[in-house]
Amino acid sequence: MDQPEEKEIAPSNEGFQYRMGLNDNKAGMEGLDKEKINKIIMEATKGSKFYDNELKKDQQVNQRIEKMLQQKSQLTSSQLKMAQVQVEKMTLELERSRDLSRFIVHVDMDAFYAAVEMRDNPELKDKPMAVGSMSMLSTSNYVARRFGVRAAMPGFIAKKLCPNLQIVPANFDKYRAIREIFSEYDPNFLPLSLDEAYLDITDHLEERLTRPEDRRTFTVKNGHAENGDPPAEVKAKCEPEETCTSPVLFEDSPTFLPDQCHDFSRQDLKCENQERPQENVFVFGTSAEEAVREMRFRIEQKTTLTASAGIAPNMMLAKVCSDKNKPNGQYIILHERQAVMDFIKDLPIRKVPGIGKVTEKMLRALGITTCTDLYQQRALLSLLFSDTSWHNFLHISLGLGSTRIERDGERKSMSTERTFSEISSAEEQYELCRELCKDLAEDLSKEGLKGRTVTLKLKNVKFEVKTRASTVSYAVSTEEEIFSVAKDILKAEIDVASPEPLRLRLMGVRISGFLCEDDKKHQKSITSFLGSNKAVKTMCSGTVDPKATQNPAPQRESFFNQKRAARLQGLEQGSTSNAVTSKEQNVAHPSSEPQQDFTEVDQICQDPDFTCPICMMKKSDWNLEAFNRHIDQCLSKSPTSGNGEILSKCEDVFENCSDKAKKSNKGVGKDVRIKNLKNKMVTLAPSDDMDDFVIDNNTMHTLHDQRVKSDSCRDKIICENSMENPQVEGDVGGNNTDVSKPASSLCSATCSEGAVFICPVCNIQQDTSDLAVFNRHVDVCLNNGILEELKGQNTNLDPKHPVRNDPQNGMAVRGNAGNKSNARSKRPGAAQQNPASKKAKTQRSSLTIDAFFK
DNA sequence: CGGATCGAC
DNA sequence: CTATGTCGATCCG
Repeated sequence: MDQPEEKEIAPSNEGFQYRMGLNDNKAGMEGLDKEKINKIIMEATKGSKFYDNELKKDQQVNQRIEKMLQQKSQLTSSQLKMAQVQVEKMTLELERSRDLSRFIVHVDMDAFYAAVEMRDNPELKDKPMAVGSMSMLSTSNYVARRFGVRAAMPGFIAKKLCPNLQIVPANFDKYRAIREIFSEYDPNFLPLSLDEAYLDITDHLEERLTRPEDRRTFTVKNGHAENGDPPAEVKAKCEPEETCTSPVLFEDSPTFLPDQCHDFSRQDLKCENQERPQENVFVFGTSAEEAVREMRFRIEQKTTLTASAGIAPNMMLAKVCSDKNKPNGQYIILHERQAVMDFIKDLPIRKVPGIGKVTEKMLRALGITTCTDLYQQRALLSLLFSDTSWHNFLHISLGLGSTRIERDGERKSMSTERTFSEISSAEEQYELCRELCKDLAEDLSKEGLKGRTVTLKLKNVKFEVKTRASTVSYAVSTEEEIFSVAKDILKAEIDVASPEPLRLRLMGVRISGFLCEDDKKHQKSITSFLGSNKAVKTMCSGTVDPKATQNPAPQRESFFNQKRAARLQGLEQGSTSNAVTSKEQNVAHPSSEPQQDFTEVDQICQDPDFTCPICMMKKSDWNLEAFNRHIDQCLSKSPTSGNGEILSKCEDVFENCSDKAKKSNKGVGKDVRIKNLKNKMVTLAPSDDMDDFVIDNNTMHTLHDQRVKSDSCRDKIICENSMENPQVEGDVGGNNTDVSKPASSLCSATCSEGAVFICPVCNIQQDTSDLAVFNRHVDVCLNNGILEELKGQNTNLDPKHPVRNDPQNGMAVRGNAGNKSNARSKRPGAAQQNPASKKAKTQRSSLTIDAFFK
């Protein structure tokens, strides 16, 4: 591509996060026109490191495009023809499965943060203002937007565009409260962020038809709507609040000023049916539009803030619609195919959620800008893009999207990152890293997650981003554990760069590779098995394993792993696997095996909890055996004992679970785009969980596993000899002798202080501070054979990791490191979620292992 | 699996 | 005076 230096006044300032899109400045209004805005931005930007990096990224995109075009030029007409056939077939199928029956609403508060701040500080009301800092703005009000001031723009540039701009800091806690509002309108609403949500009002509409007029009537009084006779359930929830005289939104909000109230006779709020403005009484009809109007009206009454909404048969369309008449408007796509098609026809693809800057540019290179183009070029696209991508395109071009609102499945990763002014001392960097790990550990604990892959993200002062990951053999979750992995990665990077220091402007830590359901149950039963978790902290944390620091190979290898591997292979395990180090080693050391041991270690980490996950019953006098038996009963539909009531309750719940699981499966397999709508909400502030305590499929699988467990575990082993004689012997690995110094004193201090050595097997605190001695003790405990049986079981039971649900993978492990596995799309069908497939999986797994050790 | 990239807010 | 964020998911090798 021609990438001449004439970045001259970047006519289209692509490459920047803030786009000019919406600033069509009306004549007569204060503000700037596009050209001026662009010019100012360029002046402020040009020559900065940031800009250089943007240019670089832009060029990379251009290269991708070039590559794609070249690929395109090599396509034969027969290829295209075949593609056309295939694509048409799929089009037909999709068309057949089109579902127009739902009423999906996307609600989006207008300039939310800014609106809140303006409401709470009237002085800001008519001035250009933005929420954020000199470094970055979260959003701006509509006055400021006329100057080109937009979200994701640094404040100092915004100031150049609009010298009078008031920048106020964000109060995320305040904004958070708004969520309660949404919940009043749909108990199952799906929040997307603090100010956005999806609702499925289909059921509501049905009920609404039978609703008498007075229950759709709202009066304005003192700035608040009052419903003459709200429906019982609504009443219960909102009545108390609606009757109070100050905004319910923020307990801490300043006094409410009546004059801040919006004018209710404003354009959009006119009700089609009966409107009696003179009395400030509004009667809303029974249609979807009226229902949504009512909802927005009530939101405004309650918060003094306006919202926009889109109504459509699916989530994708609803989202696009909500933007259409923003601010303070709504738009509906009728539930007819033709209406959808008309809407889609000229829709610029960039408006579609999931199509971002890059995709837009790539498609534009193919002459595609609207959904119609997308449709016409679908055969070509199927040849140039990945399956998931072009499937997505096809959906879009047909106006299809998710028709059910569901929280998506378990999250796949969790991370935290921070930007700061340059930090180049290694010491500070380690400190920072630790802090991040701490934050992350806190977040993880809120969701009770543990993961096996830790990723460190670094951005240097040139804005170059680098990520480095390391996968360890067992799941980690505590600050110590995460840090012990992260610091090694960091050290490696520092070492590589030395003698130059890393000049960082951002650091982040991410954890992924969460235990899947299978693992978790696994975990649980063992937890119960061992009956104690005290040792965990010690065992799992890097504390015990400082050797990992710099000897690349054995990083997280523990004696558990080594022992186990040795046992299975009948020979001592010399080398170990470590992703950071060498891929070859991974090949030579398939992880199928060792991981299980670590899984066990993990399990130790969990609290034994004898609360039945099905009926939630808990008995203090349960031992594991009784507990397992109970679970068995709860799960099996043929109650063999005791409490009939409980059992039937269990069954009910279980039914729900399977249903949920089915749905979820469908969602994943069918519509990738659901993923994009992932519920992320909480970004900055912690807490604010809105767990509505449903049993998700996650839980369900846990249940299944537990049952399997209890089937196959020997209960007696479980409880016996948990207090066995520790003897010292065995070797804990020469590795330990090589305890390298942590990269910084800071690190060293944290790593070695205050470890308490409690044996996870016998649960006795060891009177030693010598790691090697302690390790030997544990080894002995293990060798007592206590775990031997269990391990045997686990080997068979554990269906997971390296083989996942891919039968061929077992082979791949042997011959072929690459493990291509076409991992691309999950498209898994139901396989891994279906309990029935468990057996098959299991067998595959052990076969693979057997094969490997041949 | 690891790394880079994308998209959303 | 400086000064361009944070998160999760997915793609690609």
